Amino acid sequence: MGIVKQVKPLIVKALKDLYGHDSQEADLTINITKPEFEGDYTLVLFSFVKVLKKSPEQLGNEIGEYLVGRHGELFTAFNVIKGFLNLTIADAYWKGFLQSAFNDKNLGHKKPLEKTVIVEYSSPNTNKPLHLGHLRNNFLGWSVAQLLKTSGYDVVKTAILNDRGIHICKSMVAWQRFANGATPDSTGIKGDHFVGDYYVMFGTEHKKEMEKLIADGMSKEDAEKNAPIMKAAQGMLLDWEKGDPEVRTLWQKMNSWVYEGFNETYAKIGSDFDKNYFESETYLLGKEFVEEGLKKGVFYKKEDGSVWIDLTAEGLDEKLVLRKDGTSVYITQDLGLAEEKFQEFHYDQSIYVIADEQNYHMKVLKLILQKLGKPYADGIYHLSYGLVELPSGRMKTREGTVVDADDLIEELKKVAREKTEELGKVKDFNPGELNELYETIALGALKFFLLRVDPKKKMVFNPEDSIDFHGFTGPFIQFIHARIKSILRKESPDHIGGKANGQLLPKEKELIVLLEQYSTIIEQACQDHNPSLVAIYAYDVAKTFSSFYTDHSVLNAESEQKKQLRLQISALTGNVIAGSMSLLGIRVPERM
RNA sequence: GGUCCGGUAGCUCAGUUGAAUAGAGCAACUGCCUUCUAAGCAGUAGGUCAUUGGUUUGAAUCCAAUCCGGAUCACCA
Repeated sequence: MGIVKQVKPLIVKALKDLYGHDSQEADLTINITKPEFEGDYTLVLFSFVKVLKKSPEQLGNEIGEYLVGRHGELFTAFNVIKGFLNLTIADAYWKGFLQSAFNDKNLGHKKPLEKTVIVEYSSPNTNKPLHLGHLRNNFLGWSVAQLLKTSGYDVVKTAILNDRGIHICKSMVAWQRFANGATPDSTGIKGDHFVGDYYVMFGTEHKKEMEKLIADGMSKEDAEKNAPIMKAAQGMLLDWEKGDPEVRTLWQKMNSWVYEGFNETYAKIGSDFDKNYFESETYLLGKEFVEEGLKKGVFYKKEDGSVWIDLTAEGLDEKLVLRKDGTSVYITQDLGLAEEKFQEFHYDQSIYVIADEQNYHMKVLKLILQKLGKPYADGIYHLSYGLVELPSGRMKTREGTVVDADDLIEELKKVAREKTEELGKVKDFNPGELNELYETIALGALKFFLLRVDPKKKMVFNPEDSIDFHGFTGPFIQFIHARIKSILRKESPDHIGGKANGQLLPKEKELIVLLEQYSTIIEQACQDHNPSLVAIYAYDVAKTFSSFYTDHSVLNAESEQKKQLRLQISALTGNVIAGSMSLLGIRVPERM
């Protein structure tokens, strides 16, 4: 339990004992004490001034006296400045924490809660390779799942593969026309890129045909629909829906190429799923909801046969749930999939990692399920994240500004290699070890870059900044980890753990205070579904250690006791960094 | 037009359940490698927290209005 959580009830009791005042822990504002003042944690007094009719100085002094007097083992000193009561926590507490934590392999992990959470993420279309936007989605989903697991939830990671529809038909038509039977094997092109190339070819050809039609006097809109290649794609979609064997075979073949490519990329970035759903298998789901909704009077039918829900009372619009031809729309499928997932996993919470473009859609989904009285409706949570933009604005397929995931990772690996060779610190590594290191650094840089920003906010990806390995980056944190390991390697493990007496120096204490917050940070990040809190924290820890160990030698400490203390601090820092980074899906090297 | 989200240093971002003099990194400038790895450390400089008004002992944070940017409101997914 964090120190702040221990302190709060004591202050609540102090207010009761001293003034007969009833308060809640939530009423207390306790912050870390600013470095320019003496103390570790600070109670803000202003809110009690009016109720208790005392000056802040008087309040601070009385509460401070009470705490130091009654709980001297925890509080050793206090001071009051303006409306702030600065409390000094006993060195014994910090050292006790250090002693119990530095070798704890389970630090930050919680006991099982016996609650199931589904995290759906990634969810790509199967007509082109993964890009930078997918990476943010994947890293976020994976990390949130990891945070939930650590916090004691049973987590099921799922993806929905959008494997049917006009987009894949476009790639298929283009392949028929232009490929001459070429395959990923025959060309040596990775499967998802291979299929994506035909998607691009479709676009190029489509544009050509449109221009011709427009030159012949057709309007742009009509030309778009009437271009022969577009008609072919639409025809193919109909054939697919009819189950035409030839189309289905081609469809299966091209999708299998894509999956092969995806799997390679997923393996590289460490994304994994417990269960894949395929849109081709779920797109007909949800129709029973239409009947149910009509019966319950939640939906209504228009004279043309289409079915709607009126959400105007909720400040939204009227929303179609079934077309007049009886086919279902996107939202209908999602209703069905939510039900399907519930039947299979009986989840307490179902998290959807989807970009904020779909805020409205997700709001509607949850609302409809609530109106239908589904028991799992309240557990639906949209983890909405902002798009990744380039300095020039949004990535656009048509303008060729999409940053490809595989290319980006390769580029980062190259930079990692160049930088590593330049520094020449791991000349004794064999080629396999080197490759692993480059991958660790490259992915560390990329994941950290994408996860350090609050998911809700859209972010800008500047290729030059993002390739930086200095400062607030993954590689910096990895470097500090390697440094710590290097120090610890020079001392045999059973020589760490001796008594660490003596007064804590400011930088020693600063680090321990920070390390002590680890569990609290994880809790917060899990609750907020926000890995950036962990990323910022990991950096803070690394930076603080960096400053600490340049000032104070660990192995050549002033005394054996100091050496023990610092070895323990180093071990704990290493564990906390490794633990934090693993929550982000980032590996940390022993050397770099 | 309705709804929602955002605007903090030149750039990228923290800080937004109200609290002390608004913080990092990058870029710029100064120092520091014979001592645990310089992917580092220490420091300098850089701010009308979009604007205006309000609430409050106290506002980047809450409220209102305005300006700017984005998303969304399809018988698309």
